Amino acid sequence: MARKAAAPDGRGKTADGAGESKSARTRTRILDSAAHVLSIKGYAGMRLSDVADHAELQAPAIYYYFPSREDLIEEVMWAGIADMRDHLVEVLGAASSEATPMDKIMLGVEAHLRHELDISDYTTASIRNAGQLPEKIRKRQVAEEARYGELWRKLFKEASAAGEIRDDLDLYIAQMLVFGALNWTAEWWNPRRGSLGTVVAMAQSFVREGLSPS
Amino acid sequence: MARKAAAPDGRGKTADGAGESKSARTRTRILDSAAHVLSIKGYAGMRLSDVADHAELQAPAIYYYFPSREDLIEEVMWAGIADMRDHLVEVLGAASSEATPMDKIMLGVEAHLRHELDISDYTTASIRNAGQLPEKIRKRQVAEEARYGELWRKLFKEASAAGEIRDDLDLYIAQMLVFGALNWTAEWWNPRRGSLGTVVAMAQSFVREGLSPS
DNA sequence: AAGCTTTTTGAATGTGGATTAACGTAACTC
DNA sequence: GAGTTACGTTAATCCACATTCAAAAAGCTT
Repeated sequence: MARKAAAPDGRGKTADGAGESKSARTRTRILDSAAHVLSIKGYAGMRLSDVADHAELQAPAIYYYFPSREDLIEEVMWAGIADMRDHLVEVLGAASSEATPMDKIMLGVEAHLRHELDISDYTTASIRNAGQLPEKIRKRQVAEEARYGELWRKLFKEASAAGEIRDDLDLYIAQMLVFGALNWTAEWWNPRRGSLGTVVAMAQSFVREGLSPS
Repeated sequence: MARKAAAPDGRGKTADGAGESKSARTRTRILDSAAHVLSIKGYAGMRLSDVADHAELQAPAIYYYFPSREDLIEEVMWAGIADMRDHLVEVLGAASSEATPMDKIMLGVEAHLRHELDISDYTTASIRNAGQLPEKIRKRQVAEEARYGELWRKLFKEASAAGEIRDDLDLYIAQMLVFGALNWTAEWWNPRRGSLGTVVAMAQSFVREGLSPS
């Protein structure tokens, strides 16, 4: 639910020797709360008072850490995808050197799903609100999305070159269809109705082979 | 972009002999506009004034046709899926009697995509806002979604029984993954960057066979 | 064209919610 | 422990809407 490291930003001068300055922790708490509310209520529906409640402080206190509601939202949306990308990079970096491109895509599917469903409200917020942001906020979001997409595009290209993706598929469209299948899980998956592992396995299988028996 | 027939409702007493009473047409215009704005701005972001602008009238006029903003939204959200379902029923009804269950699923994929991308802002509105509705509105929406899902579940069951879907796939999860791939297209597809026909073909191919060459 | 109903409007009304201002209190420094 | 800075709080302020109201237009009907 929470991010790992918050951007130091500039607040909280106190050079924290050990863990995290209290200030930084509060900032993170606000960010986490915003992500949570955003993922449920959507961009326009997010009330600063909801965020404040969830973060256990008063709404005006938010202004001590963020210049405006928009800035807060922008950071959430941006962090959502950035974290996702970091996660994927990490997973791919740890992959065995004998992994084929398709193996890597499967790892990507797992990384994407686990991050989306297990780790982060941020990602859910990013995904759900992708469509309805005002221009200003959208920009950075789009840029970050592009970086993430780029990573995948590379995976797809390699897989295609290795003959592990059918030639008749348009790579861009195929990639977007995969993203759709993955992103949509946030809308229907319920931890109580089935394990995350199962969903991951099914998604991998589906992405690779579709519905038909080979 | 527009629906075919508006619910007669009660307004517009004039027993229209020929086409459509003017009243009914205005009502539809408002509904269409609401769907449009809703699909872009989201539930909480939809301003009655935006709807009014788009429908070329003043905001208060909306109240002549709908008791409240919420009622208007509810009707849009409901109609989105209902129309989709009607469309699918129609397509399946017209299918050749020798169509296998998998053929029918392919028809469903096409129907879903064409309706979503070509015909209706309603569907986009329903899809995009599915997650962020308040309880009241949600209910009817969920019910309608269930009816639509039911139709698909039947298709999947038949296909599975006919051995056209791999046994190792959980049917519910598989269905949701397919929905995801299809629903998400509204987020990325751009008519100017590729034909609808191509997307349909790719989606069918992907759903059936996944990425891997058989 | 007077008298009815349907439709639309422009000017209130009222409220929710972001943002700001002014004021504490804790915490750290010397 | 006086002074300074960091962090929050409560009480305004201010504006953007949804909704209501009273009255004007448009349309019919005879």
